[in-house]
Amino acid sequence: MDNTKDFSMAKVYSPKDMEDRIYKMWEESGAFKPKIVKGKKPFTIVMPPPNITGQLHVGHALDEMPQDVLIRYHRMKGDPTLWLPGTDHAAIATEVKVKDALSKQGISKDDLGREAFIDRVWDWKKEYGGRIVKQLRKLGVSCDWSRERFTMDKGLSRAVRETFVRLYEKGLIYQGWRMVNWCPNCNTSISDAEVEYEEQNGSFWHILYPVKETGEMLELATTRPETMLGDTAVAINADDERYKHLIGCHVMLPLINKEIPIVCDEHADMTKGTGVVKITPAHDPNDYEVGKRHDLPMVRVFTYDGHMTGKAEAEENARLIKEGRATKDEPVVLDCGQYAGKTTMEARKAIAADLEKQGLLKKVEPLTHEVGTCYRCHNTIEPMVSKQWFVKMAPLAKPAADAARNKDIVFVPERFEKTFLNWMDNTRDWCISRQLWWGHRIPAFYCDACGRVHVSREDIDKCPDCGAPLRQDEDVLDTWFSSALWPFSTLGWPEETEDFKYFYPNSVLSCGYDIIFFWLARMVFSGIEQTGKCPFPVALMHGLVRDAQGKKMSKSSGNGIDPLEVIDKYGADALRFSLEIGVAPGADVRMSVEKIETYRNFANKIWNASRFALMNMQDFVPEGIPSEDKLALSDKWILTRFNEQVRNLTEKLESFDLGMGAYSLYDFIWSYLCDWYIEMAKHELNGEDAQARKATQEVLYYVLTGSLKLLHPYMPFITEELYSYLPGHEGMLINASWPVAEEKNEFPSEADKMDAIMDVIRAARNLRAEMKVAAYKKATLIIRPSEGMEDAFRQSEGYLYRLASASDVKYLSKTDSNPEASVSAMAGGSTLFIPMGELVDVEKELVRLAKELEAAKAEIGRSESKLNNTGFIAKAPAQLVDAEKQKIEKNKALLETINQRIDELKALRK
RNA sequence: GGGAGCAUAGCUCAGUUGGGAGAGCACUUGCCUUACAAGCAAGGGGUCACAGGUUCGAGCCCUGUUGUUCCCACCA
Repeated sequence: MDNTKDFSMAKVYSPKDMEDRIYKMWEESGAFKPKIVKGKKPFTIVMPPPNITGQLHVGHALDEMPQDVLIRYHRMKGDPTLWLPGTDHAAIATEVKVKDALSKQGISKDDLGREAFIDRVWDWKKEYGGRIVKQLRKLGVSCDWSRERFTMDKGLSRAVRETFVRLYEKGLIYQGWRMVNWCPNCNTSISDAEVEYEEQNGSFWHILYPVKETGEMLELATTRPETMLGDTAVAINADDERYKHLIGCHVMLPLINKEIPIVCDEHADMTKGTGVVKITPAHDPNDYEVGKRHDLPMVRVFTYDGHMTGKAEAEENARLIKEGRATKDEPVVLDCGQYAGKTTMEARKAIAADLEKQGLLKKVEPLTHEVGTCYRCHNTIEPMVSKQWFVKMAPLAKPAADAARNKDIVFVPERFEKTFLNWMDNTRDWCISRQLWWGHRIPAFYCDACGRVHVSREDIDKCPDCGAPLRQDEDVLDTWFSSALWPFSTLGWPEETEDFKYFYPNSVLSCGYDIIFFWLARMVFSGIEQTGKCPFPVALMHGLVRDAQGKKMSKSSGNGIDPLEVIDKYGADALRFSLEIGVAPGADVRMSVEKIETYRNFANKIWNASRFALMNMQDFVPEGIPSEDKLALSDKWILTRFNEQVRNLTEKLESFDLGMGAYSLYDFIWSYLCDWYIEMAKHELNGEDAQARKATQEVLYYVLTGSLKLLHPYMPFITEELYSYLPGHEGMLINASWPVAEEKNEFPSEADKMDAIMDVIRAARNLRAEMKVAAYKKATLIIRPSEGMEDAFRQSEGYLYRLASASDVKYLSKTDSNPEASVSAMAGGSTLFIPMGELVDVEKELVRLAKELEAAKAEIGRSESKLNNTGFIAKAPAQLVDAEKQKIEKNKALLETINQRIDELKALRK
């Protein structure tokens, strides 16, 4: 029968032709929209929103994978399933991007003014903001695009404002002059979480400050001499014998010859440097604390854009003080005179040079130290005292930490709970104001007439107290303030919408461990505070993508793999599978083209297995698996093993062990289904027995279809495509159901018999290979079946002919032997002889058997020593003890067989 | 300084409550066997970092050591 007639399916799988078409079909068919069933528990994930400035990189792919696998699995299971996508406005990142684009046209932010600039950003967003979501589709993400959200949507902005006002009213948001991390390049404050420390080479400058009262020179060391003009004290430790006599004295600050006190403070560490510390309360976090303890004045010497302050800034500051508009918390601004207008780096050099001229620079030591940098632009952070808005963390962190301790939120893997708690238990107040224009503007309104501040849900322009005009705070909120609300703001909160009531709390939150502090932690405390519920019960963490050398992938180091290129060349399925298979939860993933190639090959394997099945199904109409008596041994075997696979994978998905799930599925499809079952099925499919052929077609159809379904969450495109080729699926999508292990397909004892026969086939192949029998040469197989196996062998002769190159199969009874020139092997209790005529080298065969004999003896020895161990007998589970006893029996029988065989060969030699 | 991870085959990594060490790639040998050479078959290769301990039994649990990576804090 020529099954290939009129059948066309490419010999090689080529994803490029089908992925976009399939994705479009999914989207148009509404496959990704949840089918809401009241009373049925939904499965919900909100997608970590990529920045609108984003370009798809392989990190996104890793981020989406676990989510899509879980979402597709639950959808197939029949849960009302929602995966909600969206994007983040990314305040700093976007503003910087648009600013740069404008500056290429010679336009500055200030030229445009606030409103025009924001319009430009919206224009930019319209043009480029959709790029990332288009690219995400290439990965095959099955999210509900009809519910796509953006952090600056009307609804989400309202949620942000509502949250701000509520927190303010509860006293959990406050405004004040505090030490913050300032990025002079982005010209804004940033939060503690946004500072990255980098090791840099610097210098340790030893400077001499003259003591006014004694005339001696006090030596101190600093890494930032440019801050010295802002010094308002010098600190020593009260217990430091070297300086005890200076308590109560003063030093004259060099260069500006200003008298400042010597104070005693624990911050001065006797073991570090010279034990003397200069105190610059306006520009150093520690000094700020010292300043507060000793009520020292604060002197600011840097502008917000990283230059030394001058006359203009000092005068403006003096005016504010005079008008009573500056508070006590506010630093005084110094006119740095000859240094004014210099950048901090220029000032450092100039100040050092001037000190040296005056003989006050004692020495300069090289030093490497950790310097705080901006996570966006990597410029050095200048600590500055400035007026900002803060979220009071302690009252919010406590319930969030409790949620983790009570397991209201569970981390996968567990260890990240510690990371989370470590942060929650030690967090400092969150600086949420940013000196930017792009973002959610802080809803605080100032009345210059009466001096009051009004925080309001609605925009207001007249002071409710005195009727004078109001001006709104110029700053916007940290972009993470809005993303912290993502699990519920996207569902319509603060409205009690149907979506919010149904899909909140979410089921799982999945993100990289690198944003636990930025995002996950803030969602947890925001969710608890605003909705009274933990936003999700499970936090599934994944790692980072690294290159083949283990380095973090990034554009700047040029080791990045472009997912779009990879998808174009190997297909999204191969990329997806390579990011998931064998990866333990939370572990980093190494990525290489070779790895992707491997899983492209896997896709090709499935493609061809399906092609083979279809070639043999030209005349096939599925009617269900026939009764047991019509099934071949191999059919029963694969059905049984398939059931095991269904149970195994389902369990792995339920426990979020996606990597192991993929691993076992890969093995099942490649080894069990392709290498064994399909090879064996060829016997029935090509045979004369129409009934057997039909039965095998049914089984192959069933198992292949089921395998495609199991694989679908990981490799959605190819499985959808192949599913549609298989008969009976016209107009259907593969996601209609998830396979279940059916008890009627379970044949454990037959499956074991099949395994025993497979052992014999392997043994036959092995003997032939060892004896270097040419592949084309067939040989008689003589089998001495173990107890109860003869029928199984007789039923399976077809497999022996096909898979073990048998020309004939003969049987021996239990007591018979085969003394002719043959090689033998013992497999699964049965013995196999292959007569090889003159080909057999009896001496060589004796050597080989001697080795097997030794192995069997060693096995017996092992088991015996275990059984001789009284502890083992007494304490090990009975079934293990029994198993050892059985092993001894088996190996003793084997030993006997081998000895017998050796004797026969020796007799033959004579 | 505090915390966490990792150390298993040449390479990259799995190893699910402790009960005979696995995969992919690479390597060796033989095969274009009518689905697939992006393939098939057979094979070689590991003192599970080291030292103790618990246990009848440890890659797995405990303690310590070494190496390595990361996070947090500090560094005047």
